[in-house]
Amino acid sequence: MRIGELGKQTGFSTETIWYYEREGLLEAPERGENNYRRYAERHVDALLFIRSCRQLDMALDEIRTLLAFRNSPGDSCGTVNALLSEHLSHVQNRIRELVSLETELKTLQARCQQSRPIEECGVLKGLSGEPDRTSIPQVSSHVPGSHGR
Amino acid sequence: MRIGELGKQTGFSTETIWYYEREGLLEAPERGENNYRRYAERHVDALLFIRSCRQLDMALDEIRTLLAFRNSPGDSCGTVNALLSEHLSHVQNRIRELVSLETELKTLQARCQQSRPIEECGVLKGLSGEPDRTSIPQVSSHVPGSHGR
DNA sequence: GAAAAGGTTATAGTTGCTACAGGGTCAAGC
DNA sequence: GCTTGACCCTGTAGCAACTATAACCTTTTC
Repeated sequence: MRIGELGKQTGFSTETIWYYEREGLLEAPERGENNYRRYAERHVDALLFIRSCRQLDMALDEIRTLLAFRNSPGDSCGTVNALLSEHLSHVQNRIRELVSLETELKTLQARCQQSRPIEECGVLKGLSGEPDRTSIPQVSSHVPGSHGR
Repeated sequence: MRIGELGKQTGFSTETIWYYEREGLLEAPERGENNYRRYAERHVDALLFIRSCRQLDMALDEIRTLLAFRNSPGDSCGTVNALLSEHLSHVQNRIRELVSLETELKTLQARCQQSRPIEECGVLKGLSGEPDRTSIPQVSSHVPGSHGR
């Protein structure tokens, strides 16, 4: 099948499929005489696997590792489990951080009396470091913020 | 004061301060005759404000908006409050998504019996779409994943 | 006077794509 | 036969928020 069809079956755009091939996540398929890529069923399988992983928010690096394990039968699966555990703890850390942020934001919000002149805005004062503010947590280094996707 | 000292007082690297200046978040200071930047107290204030905002995980764009409000006295602060509310709901959405991910990951993990050959790994099977798997949630478009900072 | 510490600019890398530009191929309709 | 449109190809640039590097200049310290 051609790349458009593969995209339809797996829910990826053609651009993303090209990208995964460049990144070594998806095996490069053979080409027709027109230089078009011709994909087989194993490519569908691989992409569906990748999709499951991405939906679990795994990094492409982690997925690369898992794909390698999938292709090396005979190995034991302890490492797979370890990777999963580590990923889970990333997610749990990020949840803790965000919940803490949520509290901070609510506290800050409580300081704003709608429609006062800007000079008296409790929110801006809070952000400028004036009291009435408890400690602000450090956002840790591994897990990203609330924007960007 | 020079850039290194400003960095120490505010907790930013010199590179980040240069970056904020390029991005228009921090006013460009005057230069000494050696072309070194010379910062005043208002630069410290601005950076501490930015730091509070970043610790609350606000995007630079949001911070730019807040800085503009800070410099336009006379305005009312309803917009500031709206910005904060929207940011809070981003954070809350992301928390919901991550909690849902956490559940999925735990389910998947429960399928792995340590140290079986890779062919029988429940985790890899789960990711390949074999049953014993409940629906996987779509990670929404606004809030980033568990990696990257 | 030499070395270390700090400053300057410009540019490239990070992640996971997305969006071009500028071309080639193919099937259908006139 | 010719055009239109859908699809494919490669290569490159952009996003966010930095971080890192190169290559050079100034200041401080020994």
